[in-house]
Amino acid sequence: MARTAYHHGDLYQQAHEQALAIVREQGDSAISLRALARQIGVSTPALYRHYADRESLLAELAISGFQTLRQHLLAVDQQDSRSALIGIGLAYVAFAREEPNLYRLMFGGRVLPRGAHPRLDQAGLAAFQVLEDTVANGQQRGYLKAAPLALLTAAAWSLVHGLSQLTIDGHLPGPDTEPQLAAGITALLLDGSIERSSKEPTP
Amino acid sequence: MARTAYHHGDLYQQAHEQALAIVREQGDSAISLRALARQIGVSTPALYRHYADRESLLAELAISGFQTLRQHLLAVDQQDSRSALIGIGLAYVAFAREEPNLYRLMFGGRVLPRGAHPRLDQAGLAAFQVLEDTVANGQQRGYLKAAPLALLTAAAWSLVHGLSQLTIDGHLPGPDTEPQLAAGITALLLDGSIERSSKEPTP
DNA sequence: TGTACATCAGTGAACGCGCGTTCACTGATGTAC
DNA sequence: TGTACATCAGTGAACGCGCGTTCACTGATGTAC
Repeated sequence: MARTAYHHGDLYQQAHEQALAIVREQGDSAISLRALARQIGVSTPALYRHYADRESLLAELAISGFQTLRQHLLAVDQQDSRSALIGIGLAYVAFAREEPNLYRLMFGGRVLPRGAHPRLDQAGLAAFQVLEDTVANGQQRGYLKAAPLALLTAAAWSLVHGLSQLTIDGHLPGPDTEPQLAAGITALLLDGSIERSSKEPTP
Repeated sequence: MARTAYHHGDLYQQAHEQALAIVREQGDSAISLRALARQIGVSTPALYRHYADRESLLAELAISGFQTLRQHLLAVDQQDSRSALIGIGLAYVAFAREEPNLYRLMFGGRVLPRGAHPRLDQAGLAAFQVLEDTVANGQQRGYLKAAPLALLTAAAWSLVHGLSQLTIDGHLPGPDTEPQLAAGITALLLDGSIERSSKEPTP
């Protein structure tokens, strides 16, 4: 409405939001600065006032994605170690299912390589940190094994990340069985997969 | 040498190999039919004699990737359940590390969506089948828990897939600690992560 | 063995497209005196 | 309060690019009689 051609002062925000919407719906490869500017109703070069280039824009989207993910993970109740760990797993996978295209951008690897965007790396670490803290907590309380923290954390992260990827790429059963699956799998990592009921395994 | 302009009969193979080399070095987004044809020394439309379109070419590459992965998994010694499972995990992650770009193409999700290329889906399933068989084996021998096969398999697959992704995207420590990491993580899934201090906890 | 003919695997040219980015610029805003 | 001026955030035009795909075609090969 009150949008003046010049200095509407909101272009950064607006570009961010529009771009996010496009990524959500069509994935990061659908982002084009020209189309984006067209959609907003501004000339293409105007975007360069706010973003160094296309990749920087994508990096910003990924950053906000990591921030959201982090918030979701922080919201998990930490009272009980076991349910905290399972809760983290569920929250993580739920995020991926809600935002598959954003998730792919965040962890795509090719599009936004590590090291190119320091703030992005940092945002990723901050989200990861929540998981690591939860694991460390579980160790301190004596719930988790005294294995190296890095090992336990890597295991937990690999599990939820792999499950997320497989889920959003449709490699796993139906979306219906999903929630139980995530909980069941996380529980497996905690309890182990081998039969420990008897002394000697049945042949 | 003996390559005649017309009917050199090898164009399918040659295109496949060249394209594979490009994907290996620069990732799937670097594949362009024009550039590919130029590199081979043939006109672009000639490629359309052998591949319906760009995506079909990529699908073929992914298919051969899955076949290779399957071979690697089949090569794992199945004598002992525990070491078979750990071996599968190691082989899987090793493949991803050797062929990061091909791996990304195979599991990218966006580029080659499930359902679009039946032979690709089939090749993926065939590779997955080896993992599932190994798990089923472990259950039959009484080594693994009697949990639903789908659950155990999904857990194992998620773990190795996640670890692979995180590794090739540089989210995990150094590449040096890698092999032990994969073995350690797989072992965690088998043995569990919680402290079973019931009798004698080791601090 | 020779020849007519169908088929196959290439070719060159063109269609139509959109892209990222840079340039020299202009209109709007904020600030110091 | 009014004005000169610096700064900021836009603009239009252009550079230079490569792409996927289709078309009507031609040269090479294989096959039946």
